[in-house]
Amino acid sequence: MAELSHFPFVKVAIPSPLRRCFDYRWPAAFGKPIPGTRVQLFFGSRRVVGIIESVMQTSDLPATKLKCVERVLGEQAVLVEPTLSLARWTAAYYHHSLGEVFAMALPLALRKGKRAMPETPLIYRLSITGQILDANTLQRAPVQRRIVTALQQTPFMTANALNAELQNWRAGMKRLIEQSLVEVAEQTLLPTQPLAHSKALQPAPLPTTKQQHALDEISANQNKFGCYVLHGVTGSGKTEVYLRLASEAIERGKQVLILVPEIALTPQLLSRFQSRLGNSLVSIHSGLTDKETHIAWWLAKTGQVSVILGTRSAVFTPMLNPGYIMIDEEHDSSYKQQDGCRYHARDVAVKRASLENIPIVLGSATPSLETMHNALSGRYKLLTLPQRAAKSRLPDIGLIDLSKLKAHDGLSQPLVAAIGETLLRGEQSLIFLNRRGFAPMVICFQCHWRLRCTHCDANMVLHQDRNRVRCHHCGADKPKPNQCTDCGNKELFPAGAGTQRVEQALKDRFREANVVRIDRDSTSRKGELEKRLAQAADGSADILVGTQMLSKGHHFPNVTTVGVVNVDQSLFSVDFRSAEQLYQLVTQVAGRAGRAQKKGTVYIQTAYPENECFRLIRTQNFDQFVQTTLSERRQAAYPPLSYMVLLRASSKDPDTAVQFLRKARATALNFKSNVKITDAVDSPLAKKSGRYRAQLSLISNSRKTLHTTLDQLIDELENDKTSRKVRWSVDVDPIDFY
DNA sequence: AGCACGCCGACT
DNA sequence: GTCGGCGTGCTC
Repeated sequence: MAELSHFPFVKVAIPSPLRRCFDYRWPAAFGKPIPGTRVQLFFGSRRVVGIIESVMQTSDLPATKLKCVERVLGEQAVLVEPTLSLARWTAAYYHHSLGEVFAMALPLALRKGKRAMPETPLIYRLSITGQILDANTLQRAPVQRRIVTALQQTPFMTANALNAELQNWRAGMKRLIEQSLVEVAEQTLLPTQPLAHSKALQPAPLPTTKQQHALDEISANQNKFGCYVLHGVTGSGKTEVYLRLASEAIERGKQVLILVPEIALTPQLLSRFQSRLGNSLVSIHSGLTDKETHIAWWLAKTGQVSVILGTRSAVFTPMLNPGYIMIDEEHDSSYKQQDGCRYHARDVAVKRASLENIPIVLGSATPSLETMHNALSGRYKLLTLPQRAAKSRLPDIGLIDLSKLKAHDGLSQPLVAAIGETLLRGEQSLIFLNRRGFAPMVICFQCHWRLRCTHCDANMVLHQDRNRVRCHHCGADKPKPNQCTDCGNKELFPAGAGTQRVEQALKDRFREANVVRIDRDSTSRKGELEKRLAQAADGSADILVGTQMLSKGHHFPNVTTVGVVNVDQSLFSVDFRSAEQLYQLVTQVAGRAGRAQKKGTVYIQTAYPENECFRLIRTQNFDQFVQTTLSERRQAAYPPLSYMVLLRASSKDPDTAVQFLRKARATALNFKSNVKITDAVDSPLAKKSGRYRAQLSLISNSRKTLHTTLDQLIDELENDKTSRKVRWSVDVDPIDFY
């Protein structure tokens, strides 16, 4: 039997939302097909790059119906185990198209068919003979002399660099190359610097006993899968554990993948890791150019770089010699992708660690209840770091009762007084409120009409500085109207307070103080965030006002007073996780205060001070919070004590989406599986960007049952004719209900 | 999702 | 008479 006829067919994953692969004929002349290899082929009328998923002896379709693979791209598979299996698992678990997940795991350049090794500019450098050459001997060849002189100053130069210094250098360069005085090479992709040879490495501080215990526990199990929850408040030294684990792995010739929340991957973080771990480090995030992503991917895949520091999408970056995976702030919601394949990078990372057979560390001051549940049930190993120094104590958390006291411009009198006292002590205050703009509503004095967005079920937010109103959901933006559209009254007043209003009020109240606002609006200009954070850190900012951006990661040692201004809507949210999120938020914000020798105070303004939620927050007893909340979740059969999938749909007209989901529900109920399916209802923010949104959830005690039911349901929905008029998506383990 | 094919309105 | 609107069917 002829060897070559052994693989006549391949299943190909196509970059399309279709949740299935397509069979193609495999020309015998192409040799043996390998899964994970890119192929060029015609799909319908267009030419696409697909990935071989599997190899088959037969196809369910008649061979005459099958097209041929046109071309194989590259000799080697670009997706290799275990990343290949990881992508397959991700597509199956999140019920997403395999082709799109494969695409997610590859740099754009590769999806477009470029070769796997990134092209880098050629460099020119002096050869051994060139290095000992006396430039004066080239007296009669001035161009060559200038080239040699330039190269004696810089070890190597690209064509671009030479262009900047010299004109018409190419002919002279050609002569030098012919004489073997200069050699041409492809640029080393990165100035890789092995740890031992790095000069400017910061000395590591001595680990505490608890840190050492965590390190010992993990590194003793370095060659097998294990999930370690590193629980420690801000300042307990989680980063030190990551750094030590990383350098231990590097010394063994291994690579580490460290994921951080989107907002935390700053140049400062990068240089902190570099100064301890050396330059053999790449960062991978959405801000990179396609080319930079490609280079970073290649360096990681070929083992040329030791540390991969990245955000969500970096979880798929292949490693030649994986040592550890670490997820910082594992509870952070930016790990969950909110469009396309709605994967959770933490969960994908845990799966990856098991496929790679290496340890994974999940670090947080407030681990998610999912993670705590796994830790308490023994699936994960819990490692707790206590507060580092006895001097820096947990801040006091007090409530300001807004049902008794009025707030002006978002601030109550006791909070203003506390800020004033803090100023007198020469210390900093931080006011946190999760609402940008000046005022969230513009209201007519006479008829109580309020300015609404025409595309969304939302009020327009006043941005006083530009005298415009904006919708924070769809981005609509227009000048502030000067009269009411309903009754024509000219008295429109801004109601409620956003960061800009609080900033303004504080500036008016404390004229001598430097008030610095940190939110998306004030930091959108390049360098502005860094500038403002620097003012916060060096103490030149007296009062900081800001959103989420302020709550994460940054160190403000002189902050002793923190105000949390606007939390009441999360007490009555439809989202069953809102109490958990509030707990996490207050703990994060409290972590900003009283870091050094000074004890801090956190004030929470609320009209509902008796709410049970605050009792747990004020004691800052995380274990108790977890116990209480888990038992609530158990009673309500909510995650993590059940498994949930959200089915979303949207349409241009108000009814189609919800009708589509009602039909989906009826279909799924027919399966008679043991899955609870809620009614299809309008989403909390039903109209957004001109589309009407609806959702329903499927809940089960058995993950397997849930996924089987979902597979069947998706099958039906894909063949549904009405699905053309709706956009629908599946969200496995949803964390966002809006 | 793309992209073709197909059948009905207002324009060079 | 055609350019183009988006309904619907398919993609190995």
